[in-house]
Amino acid sequence: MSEVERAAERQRRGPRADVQRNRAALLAAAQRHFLMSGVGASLEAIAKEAGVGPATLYRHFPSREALLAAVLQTRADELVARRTAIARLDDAAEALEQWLRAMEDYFSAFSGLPEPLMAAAREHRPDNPLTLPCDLLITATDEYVQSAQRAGHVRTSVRGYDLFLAAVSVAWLKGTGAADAESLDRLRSLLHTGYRRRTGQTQPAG
Amino acid sequence: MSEVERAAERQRRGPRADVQRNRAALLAAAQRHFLMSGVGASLEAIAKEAGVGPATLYRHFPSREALLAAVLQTRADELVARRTAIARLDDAAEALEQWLRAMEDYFSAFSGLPEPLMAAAREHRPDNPLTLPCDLLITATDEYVQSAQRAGHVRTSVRGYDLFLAAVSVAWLKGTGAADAESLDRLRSLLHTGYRRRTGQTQPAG
DNA sequence: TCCGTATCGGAGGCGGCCTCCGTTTTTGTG
DNA sequence: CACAAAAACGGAGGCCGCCTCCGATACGGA
Repeated sequence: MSEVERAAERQRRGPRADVQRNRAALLAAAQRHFLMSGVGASLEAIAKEAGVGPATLYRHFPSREALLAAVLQTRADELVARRTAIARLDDAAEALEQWLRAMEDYFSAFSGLPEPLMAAAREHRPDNPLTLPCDLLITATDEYVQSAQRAGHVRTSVRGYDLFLAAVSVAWLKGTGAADAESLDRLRSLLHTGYRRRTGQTQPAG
Repeated sequence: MSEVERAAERQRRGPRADVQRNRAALLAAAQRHFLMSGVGASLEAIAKEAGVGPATLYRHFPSREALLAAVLQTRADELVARRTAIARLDDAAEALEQWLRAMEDYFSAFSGLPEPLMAAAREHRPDNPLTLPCDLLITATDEYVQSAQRAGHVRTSVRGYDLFLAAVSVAWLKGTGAADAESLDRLRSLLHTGYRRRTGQTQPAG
């Protein structure tokens, strides 16, 4: 069998059986631990729960960010579902608002998630596995913002990146647990009032 | 010399000379390291730079939060100075705005500072040394908010705690380094527009 | 100068991160 | 089915930071 044929064979069959098993076990264990203890969960504990040694975890996921990105990938389906629901909306302002909430929920998946996300957004280096999902979200936000701006619902000074940052910040705040649901709602309302383009009429004061 | 007299003597002279020396050295080293590496700086490195053993650091400051609170205490003077400057202002809205900026700068003193602050605000237990400064800031914010509300400049649905949380969030965002100065300004502007009570006239759109 | 006492600081246990390298599992072949 | 090459595994171990004993030390009063 030639080199080429062997490569094709491997592609068809996929990775070795134990590799698939271990990867799945690691992802499941990681999700559980991230949910329980936040993104700072002990990697050794995750490996132990998955029934593998530490080295196997690091071979599959060279860094905490890589593992985090892989776990988040499994959660992206939910975000896609919400995007299709949003796509059915007529109102661009409503679409933007729902998208911001969807992102906020996504960022709140695990406590402490905003930190590594912002690190990825700052470094902006492709070797950080979180950079790609981060960029996708920023781009999507910008599209919603521009669409709402064309419809005259959002002030033109606002950038998509600004609202992305705002959503991450609110998610961070939620993750700290120091804000009750009402405070969070008021904060979102503050932001909403801020980015919305003002219409002529006066809203009820207070 | 009686027990009582000896106690009075100690109060007059203050703590032992080495205690004072070590405490000062620890605070100086801690400030340097917190500035360089954020609030997660290695406590052992701080102790080493201060020329003391780890045990001495822990005797003086039983927890990272205690050390942090002590270092912040030395920074509180700056905040007090800004409060007196603010007190000279006539406009309650301007006073609130400047106060929010003063808090944001205070929270930005060290990278990662918002985290333990919010932990203190959440737990709200007096054994956390950060609870007291946190509560003072919240109370002060509420006073500024109520004053601005009485003057009709701020929506009555807004709580001081909400704006405290907003200031911490912006400081957190600044600390991540993912937001440039312009984005931060736009975000502050969003929040400002949000909490400000609307007047009748329409502002320039965009 | 000496003593009692408060304070000091190094040694060491623990847990998490990460890597080397001998061992095992898988896969494809004869 | 047995075998061999290749791929993957996992435990041991080095490193570092956190935190705590406890013998050694420095301070302050007499």
